Parts: sequence; C-alpha cells; structure tokens
Amino acid sequence: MRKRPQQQRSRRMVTLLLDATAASLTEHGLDGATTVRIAERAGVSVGSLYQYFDGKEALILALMERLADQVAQGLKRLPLLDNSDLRQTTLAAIRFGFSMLHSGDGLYLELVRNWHRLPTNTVADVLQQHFMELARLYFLKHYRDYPIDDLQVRMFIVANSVLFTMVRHVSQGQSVLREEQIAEGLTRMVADYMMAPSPAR
Amino acid sequence: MRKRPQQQRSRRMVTLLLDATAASLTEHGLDGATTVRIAERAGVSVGSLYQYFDGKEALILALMERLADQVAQGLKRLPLLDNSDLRQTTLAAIRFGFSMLHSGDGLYLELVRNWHRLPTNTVADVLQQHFMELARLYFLKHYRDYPIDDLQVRMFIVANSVLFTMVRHVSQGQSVLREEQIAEGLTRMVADYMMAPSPAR
DNA sequence: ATTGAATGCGAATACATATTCGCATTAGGG
DNA sequence: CCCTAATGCGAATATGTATTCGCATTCAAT
Repeated sequence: MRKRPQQQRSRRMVTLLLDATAASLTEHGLDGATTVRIAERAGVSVGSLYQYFDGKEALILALMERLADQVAQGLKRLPLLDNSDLRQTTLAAIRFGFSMLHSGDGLYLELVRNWHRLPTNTVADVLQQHFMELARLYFLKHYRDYPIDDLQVRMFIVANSVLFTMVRHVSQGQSVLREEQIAEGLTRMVADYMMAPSPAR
Repeated sequence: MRKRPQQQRSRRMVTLLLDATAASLTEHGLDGATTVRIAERAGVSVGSLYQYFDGKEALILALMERLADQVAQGLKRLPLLDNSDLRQTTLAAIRFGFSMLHSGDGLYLELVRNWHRLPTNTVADVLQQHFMELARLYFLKHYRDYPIDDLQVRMFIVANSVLFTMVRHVSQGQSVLREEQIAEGLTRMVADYMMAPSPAR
C-alpha cells in the first residue's frame, strides 16, 4: 500500500476496493480480476486505486489478510477441543470446510484452487498450521504420551488431503458422489490414520 | 488443429512445437507460455504455428494427449496387480507418482497444479479413472465379495488425497518433511482406508 | 523441368491490461 | 471562512499478447 488512507473517504474507498476485488474474483476468476475492472466495480477511478495499492497483487494480498481473520474466527468457534471423540471432531471440521468452500460465491474455492500463484502462501499454509496447532493441542490433551515426532507428517498429509479433496469435489459441481459421502469417507480415513499407532522404526 | 500436416517437414514442425510448448511450460509456467515464445523456441514463425493449431489451448491440449500416453505406459508397467499386498502395491504407486512429479523439469507438476484451467480435465480425472479401474480389478481379484457401491467414493478420496498431497510437498521444495516420510504416511493412511470394512448403513 | 498445392514467414493489426501524471476537487484544522 | 494537504480523476502511455494475411519458398507429382 503506497499511501496510508488518512481521511474517512479514503479509508472507505480502501474497503470498497477490497469488496470489489472479492467480487471480481468470484465473477471473473483470478485471471479476469483486473485493476480496471476492480476500480470500476468499486465505483472508483484506476488512479485512485493506485494511490493506495501497488496493483492487483497488493489488492489480493490485503483481501486475503481480511479473509484470514474471518476464517480464524470460524475455526475458533468449532468445538474442536471438546470431549467429543476424534471422529466427531474431524467430521465437524470437514463440514465447516465444505461450508466455507460453498460460501462467498465461490471466493474461497477460487483462492484455494489458485494457491500456487497467490501472493502469499497463506491459503493452504495458514490452514495447515492452524490445524497443526489444533491437533497438537488435541493430542496433548487426550493422549499425553502421543509421539509428537511424526505428528507434522500426519498433519501435512491430512490437511492437504482433506482440503484438496474437498476442493476437487466442490469444483466438479454435479458429481455422482454426494458431498456427505465424501465428508464421511474423509472423516473415516483421516480419523483412523491420526489415531493409528506410530510405525515401527 | 486447423490444417493437417501432410508433408514431412510440417509433421516435424508439429513435433517441434509440442516440444517447445513443454519447454515453455516448465520455464515460464502456464501463464508465461505464450504463442510467440513457443514459436520462437521451436524455431518456427508464429504464422506457421497458427497454421496447425488454433492457439495456446490447442497446443497444450495436444501436448497433454501425448503425455497421457506416456503416463499410461508407466502405470501399466507397475506391478499393481501382483500378488503383493495392498500396502506394497500402494507404496509402489505413490513412489511412481513422486517420480513423475520430479521428472520433465517440473512439467507434470505445473500441469497438475493448474488442473482447473487446463483445456481438458485430463490431468487429475484421467489419473483418477485409471486408478479407479485398477482398484476395481484389484478388489475383484483379491476380494470377490468386495462391496463395489462405495468404491467410487473411496477412490475419489484416495486419488485426490494422494495426488495433491504429493504436489503440495514437491512444490514446497525444501520441506522439513522428507519425501519418503510422506510416501509412507500416505501409504498407511490410504491402504488402511481402502481395506476398512464398509460403514454400517 | 514444370506447376499447383503445401508450407513457411513475420510485419501489421487489434486488443487487453497495467500504470502514470497533471489537474480538479474536497476535507477539515486554524 | 480560508488554505493547504489530501484525495480523486481518467485520458494518455507503455507493454504484452493473440491472431491474421499477402507474399515467398519448397515439395512432389507429372
């Protein structure tokens, strides 16, 4: 961000621009979201846009930071650390994931799909670390003696498996496979794997 | 493809163009691979390119068809249907997957990453269907009474989980997690899941 | 050797997009 | 109310890319 918005109107404009960025992303996709279109949609001139952002990348980066907060809020609200068993917990997390992917007119879907060409690794990495932390807490609470050494590997596998399987399924639209089946299948696979004993060394 | 190459020189040119397409993809990524650059790299004029291809999409499509064959060859060579147990079989398949992702200067990596904006759904879908078929055969051979009804769900989950977890890991480059650990973890998760009894209905 | 079809060429054309800059307008402290 | 810094504007500029088309060259059948 080049200049910091000082007056109220400019701060409002920054907000409008981020909203417009989100709208352009859902409507035209990552490639179709151009500075001109975003400015237009925000009801702002391109010149003004460049007054506060270095360009498209900066806009998306700022938008993602805004979204990251919201996701973090949602995750915290999940009863992940309750006394319910791992399977229930996992299923709840997966359902939350699906609901996120369906929300915002496919905004999240578009972002995760394009993870590798986004300005930050925030999308998948942030989720991964989030879950990593939650899992660590979970296992510390429920199985004090849980071997931490291979937890990172498991969480990497689980986070990516779940996230991208969901994304693929939602992307397909009219699949023969119902979402609930996928959710249950993932849950079983993941929960069993997480609870499995460490392999012999 | 607009015109069919008839003479030898034009057939050779088509080959050169596809090679150049692959090279551009690995060197500049999907976005950086432009018709001009591809033509240049192939030592061919743009005009000639358009004589045989409708544009970038057509080039990539043709390239992918060429690659699909190669992948199919590799898959057939795997001893997936041997008498070895499911875990060994799975591990072999995963190792094959990693080796593919490392080959061709990251060409496959770039293609799978960008699955959702490629001309065909070939990348992931073809693999998915391939494995689906292999799995069907496997289970028919080893467990005649295997419940087919939920096999599709399992294969969807397994194929996507494995593929994208591998892609994410290879993309990260210098990860703390070693590739072999990921391969083993995936193998355990997947093999256990595939062999698990069907859930009560 | 001749000749029509096939091939190859690349400057020229047409867009799309990013980004800047000088000028007009407005906010808000004094 | 006045004045300056902040803000807002959008035509103009620069760049990259896709695609075409008329002309030159080569192939291969006769």
